[in-house]
Amino acid sequence: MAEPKFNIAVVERDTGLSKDVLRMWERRYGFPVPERDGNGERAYSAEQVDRLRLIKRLMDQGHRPGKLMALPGDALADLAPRHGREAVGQTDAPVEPLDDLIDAIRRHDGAAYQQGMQHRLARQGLMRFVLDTVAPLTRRIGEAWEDGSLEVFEEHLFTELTKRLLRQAIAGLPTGGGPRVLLTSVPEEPHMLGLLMVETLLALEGAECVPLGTEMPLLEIARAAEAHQADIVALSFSVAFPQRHVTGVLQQLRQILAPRVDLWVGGMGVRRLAVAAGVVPLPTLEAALSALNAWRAEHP
Amino acid sequence: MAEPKFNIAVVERDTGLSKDVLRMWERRYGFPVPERDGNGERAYSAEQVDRLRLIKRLMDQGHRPGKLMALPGDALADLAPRHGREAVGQTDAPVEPLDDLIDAIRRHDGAAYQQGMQHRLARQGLMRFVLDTVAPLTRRIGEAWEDGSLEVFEEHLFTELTKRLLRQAIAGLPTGGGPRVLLTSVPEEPHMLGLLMVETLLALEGAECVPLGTEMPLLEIARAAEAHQADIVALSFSVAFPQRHVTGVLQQLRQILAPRVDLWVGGMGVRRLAVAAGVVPLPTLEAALSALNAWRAEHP
DNA sequence: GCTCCTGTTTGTCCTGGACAAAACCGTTGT
DNA sequence: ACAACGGTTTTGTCCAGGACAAACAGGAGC
Repeated sequence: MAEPKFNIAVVERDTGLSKDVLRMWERRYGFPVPERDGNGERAYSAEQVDRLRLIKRLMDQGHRPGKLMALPGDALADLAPRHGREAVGQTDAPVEPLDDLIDAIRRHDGAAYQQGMQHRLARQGLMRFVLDTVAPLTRRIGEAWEDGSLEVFEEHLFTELTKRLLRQAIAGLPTGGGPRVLLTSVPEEPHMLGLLMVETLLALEGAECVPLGTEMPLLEIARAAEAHQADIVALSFSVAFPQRHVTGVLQQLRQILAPRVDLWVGGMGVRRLAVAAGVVPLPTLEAALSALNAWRAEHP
Repeated sequence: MAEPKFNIAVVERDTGLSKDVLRMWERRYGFPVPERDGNGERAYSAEQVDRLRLIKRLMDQGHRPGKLMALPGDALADLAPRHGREAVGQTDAPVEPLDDLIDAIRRHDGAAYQQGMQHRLARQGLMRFVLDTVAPLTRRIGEAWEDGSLEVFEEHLFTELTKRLLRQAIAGLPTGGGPRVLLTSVPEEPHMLGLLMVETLLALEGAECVPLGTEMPLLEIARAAEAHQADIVALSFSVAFPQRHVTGVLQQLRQILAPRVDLWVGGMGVRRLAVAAGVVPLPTLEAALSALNAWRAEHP
């Protein structure tokens, strides 16, 4: 049986590398050079797709394609950074408090993960749970993802289960009267966890949150802010969002958004962002709480 | 101040029309013809983007681009189908049971919507709630979306709030031992509601559901099925998913998936699908329950 | 009515060229 | 030593125009 082949559109979807980039790499670096099907169209092998995904991951960590392509076959895997386990104890038991949760994910044991999280939530209370468990855990998962020690579907399972937990927690909160905050993300940014964490904190502090899900076209964000009479629009950018696009997107949104509406921007994707005019950066979750207090001080 | 302009990449993101299509339409039909910026690159106006979104919507309903482009400026809006309110009563009160919920969404009153849904859930029980409230409501929202009477952000709000409700309901269920079902969708298919409805029903019947979120690369779906020892992989395709791609995707997935794993496929996007070998179609939610029973009969 | 066939429509892929923005790097000045 | 600066290389994205297969529409024949 012939091996399965993937055409360029499928590879674009599965790797996140645009058709233009795939063709350009082939032209420039000589990789990947796919076979051609009967119509002369590119037909990538599963192996090539896997390698492209690895390259994409390394690039997201700052490596440059020109260097990566020059490397021989198996040298790539060694480039992944090594985060975890700085100090490995003498015991097999979890040395760090979050390890039990990560282990549950690695074992694909959703039930154990949920149970562990529920336990923590009950013990810590919602605010500390978000700040001390969900946020660091998300970071750890992100690191594991970066160094390739976590499969895509393991990360998906983590994300899905964690989203459920947070949404459930939010549902139990009373809806206050503070500023009305519209939470969403821009197209091409599907990550929801950061938004949910912020929403939890803001809702806990009595703000009125309007969750609009992810990937709202910019024009729609402006319309929604109008329709909901929002005081604040809060966006989240993950590390995966191409840095070079953030500024442009924000400028454009600021331009079409009513001036009276605050624009808050957080997430790992904007950590070291040159602050544009009229945009409030939220480098950490705590900053969101400060920003809320500041807003309230200015709007008595 | 100059009007905001959008480059071709932004338009692709916001409309879902590929760069190739945008350029081809310009070549063939003479619309849209954007201005050019200083570098000779296309710069679309907000007006053009809106019109493109309208055209995209009409095409998803079966209209053909050649015809649409030939129409003059404002004739397009009249093409939208008119679903709702076949028999308008003499009263202003909701004539159909679901109207109060839809009205709440239209008023952007999330709290009222959630309250109404909770009420129904309590009264109907989870299974009937899914079958008699969530499913028809989703359909009604879809129709409103098609005929353009619902804004994008209104649909997003509905989706987000409904997802929360269902996830909350699922969380309360005991996790049974029946077949292990892996629920997800393929890349380019971000819609989650259908999956959640199926998951609710299957979980109610005691199946062990593994929710992996949306947009899993095909190779990863196969890996996840392996790692989780899944008996069944269930996919969902919305109407928005291009029909002509469904068959190819399913063939490819079937090819890389272990033969012992069932492949179930549901959603509005596969309503009239020529059934491929080794793929179980689920044209309705009820069919999912039947399929579960059939599976159990075959695996004593 | 139905099926089969043919011409048209439509989306996607191809090549190869151009260029701007970002990243890098060596130099100079403090 | 280090910071600022300017030139060079790298990299992604855009463009034009050509080709073609798959989907569709519509008519001829049964």
